[in-house]
Amino acid sequence: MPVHTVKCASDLDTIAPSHVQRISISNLKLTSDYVHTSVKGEVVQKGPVVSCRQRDHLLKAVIQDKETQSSDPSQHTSINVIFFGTLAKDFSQTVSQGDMVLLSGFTISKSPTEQTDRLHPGLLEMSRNDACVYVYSTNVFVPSGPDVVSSESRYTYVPLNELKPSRNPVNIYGVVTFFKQPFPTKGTDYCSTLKITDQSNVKVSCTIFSERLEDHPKIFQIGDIIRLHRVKAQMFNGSMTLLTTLGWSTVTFDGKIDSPIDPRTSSRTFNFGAADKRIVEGLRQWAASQLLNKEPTVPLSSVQPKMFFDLTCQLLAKASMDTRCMLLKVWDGTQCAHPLLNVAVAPDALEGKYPQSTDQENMIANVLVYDNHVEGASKLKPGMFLRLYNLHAVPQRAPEQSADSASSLCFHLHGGTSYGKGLCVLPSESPELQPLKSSHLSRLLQSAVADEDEVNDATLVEAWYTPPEALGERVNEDCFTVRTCGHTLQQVSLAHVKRSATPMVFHVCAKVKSYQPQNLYQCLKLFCPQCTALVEVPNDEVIAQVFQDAMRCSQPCSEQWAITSTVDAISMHVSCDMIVKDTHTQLLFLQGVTLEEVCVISDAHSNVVPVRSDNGRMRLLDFSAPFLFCKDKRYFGCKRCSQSTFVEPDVSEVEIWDEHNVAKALGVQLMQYALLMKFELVDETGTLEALIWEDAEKFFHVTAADTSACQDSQDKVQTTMDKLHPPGSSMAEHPWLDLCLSAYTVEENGTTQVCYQITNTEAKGNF
DNA sequence: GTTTAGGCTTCG
Repeated sequence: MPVHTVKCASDLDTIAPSHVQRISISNLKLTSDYVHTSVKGEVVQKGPVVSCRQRDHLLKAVIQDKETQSSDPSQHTSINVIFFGTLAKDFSQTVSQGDMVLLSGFTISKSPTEQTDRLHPGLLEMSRNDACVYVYSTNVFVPSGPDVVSSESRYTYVPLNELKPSRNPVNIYGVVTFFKQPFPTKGTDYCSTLKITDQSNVKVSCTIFSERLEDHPKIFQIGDIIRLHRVKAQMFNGSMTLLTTLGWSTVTFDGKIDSPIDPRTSSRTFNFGAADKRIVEGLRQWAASQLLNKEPTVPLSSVQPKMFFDLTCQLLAKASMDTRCMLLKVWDGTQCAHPLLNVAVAPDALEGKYPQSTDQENMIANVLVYDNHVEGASKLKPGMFLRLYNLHAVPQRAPEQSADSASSLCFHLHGGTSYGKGLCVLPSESPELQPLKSSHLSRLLQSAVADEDEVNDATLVEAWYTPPEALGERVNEDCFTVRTCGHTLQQVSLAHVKRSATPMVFHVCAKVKSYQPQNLYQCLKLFCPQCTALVEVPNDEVIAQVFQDAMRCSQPCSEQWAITSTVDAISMHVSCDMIVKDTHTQLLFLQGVTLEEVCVISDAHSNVVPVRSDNGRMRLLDFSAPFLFCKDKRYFGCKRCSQSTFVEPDVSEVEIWDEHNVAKALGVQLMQYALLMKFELVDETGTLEALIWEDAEKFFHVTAADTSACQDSQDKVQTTMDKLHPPGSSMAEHPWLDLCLSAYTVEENGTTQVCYQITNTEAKGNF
């Protein structure tokens, strides 16, 4: 075997025979003879094995010396390598992109691609009999085909080379090599046409029909990864084709190796587990080695006359020219090297604004969108981020320009769908927009510094980062909640929320997967606004015991401020001052009562304060019991913040007694009732635990105090929860919720924790 | 009920 695997990275430094000398890639010279020489580097590109007439098989790779740091661009640390014959096949099977290799037994020749790839001027050829590869694999996972059957997944994925024409639906994964945006058919549906491939290198066409545009795969560029469930394979014109069947579904992913695995789908219920993650990672690695996803869009600065290209841009303004043509004014933050045509439109015909200053010269492209693309373009709103596929850069003159003047570039999106012509909206958090956003921002800042015209440019920067509300919103009539905040935020995924910094407010659309506490009475808490203590509401057993303990001392209490009357073992005290003001029936102090008795008495009286005797002096009960009973409500005092000794109640200036002035008169810190619940939220990108706390009353349309006593309020909370999380139902039946989510950090015991709270959100429904 | 499309520029 000419390819040897080593177990440890340092083995590469010692494994070669002692007569072999190592040289760094940058020191390789075209003129030298490297008989007993080795080079070490990381495999940064790996091509497929290809057949060629003269040499049987060959494989091209690029290795890079990452140990030699050099800021000198003339120091080439990456070099092309070609492996021949069985070495090519062995290398293909054993080595992955990212692995470290040590090569010996090579010859060097002039690289034919030096001008285009700017790599080392030399090319290493691994064809001699003594050619030898040592490899240390750095990959943590084993790249595998999509034929992964896992116990955690209900789905089996068929490699594309194993597809057989059949009526039975299959599931597949693939890398997109060609796609068209969905277009209307002569039938009832829209159609997406794509071509995909996988590690088997077989290319398969896919035809996707759906009358709902949002159900079509969200493919933005070649190299994206697609999963299809329940599609059937059939032969057409001698090639394998996949066709959607009843119950089909799709999920797509960005194909870049390091981008987050963020499933794109309109499906409300879909499976995505660790096995899927591995398949996507495997396909990303493989696609990178095949250079499948190296097809970036062209910035305005690189556009040449007459070329066809894809443009990633932001829509500034649009205008309808006629029924078959729409004008889009767009930019991408770069400046075109050629003059750009400005199509003049009456200001009132234009939707959206765009900067007119000379700073933006040749930064705003005019795109004429024709025929079948007008439908899609008419749904666009200024501020949206777009990708326009297969634009044609047409040199032309404005009507007022004379025939001998230089022509300007206008971009045409011609009618039809050939070559993938079309347009789509990119989500504003799309990783594909990052380079464009940063280039745009830096450009605007530069011009701001140069002209001191900051106001305008700052506004533009803000506009750039604030896409319109309409963008990417899930239109959902069935949503069970409504946001009441005034934020104009774009809806984001839970994965996006988890990736973002705090503090921050987000709008999300998610379902409740589970919630705590399951027993709703447990979500009622007591909260002290003074010391922020949060405690459980004591149960009746605990409270009854406090009353029992208080009755142990039956000695009557005598206080100068009170008049006492006693029936059996129960003493009733009222304030003398209140008798004078004739308000004494509003506040009774009861001694020697059980919990049951105080409940019966307080039913007929507004404020009843249970007291006990402590060697003839009146005392409040332990704060584990309510200090006040009022009709059906019970009020608690904070153990920490209330005065421990009982003083004469200050009854002056109170006409109508409620829990607040009773607490104040007694030196008690009133505890507030509060609702606290934890929702496990879920969307297509993952789960997130969020509290419902500060805005819980608003959310459930109840007051927490009512919930402590009133059955109607308790039922309201229960009914709401049963709608958000129908008992015994599948996730598919759980409603989507529009939520405003606050992310913040909490420091506890020296550790910082990120917390999420549902705020500014109300459950819908007729209460 | 299961059609439609089945890549392949370039009029404006």
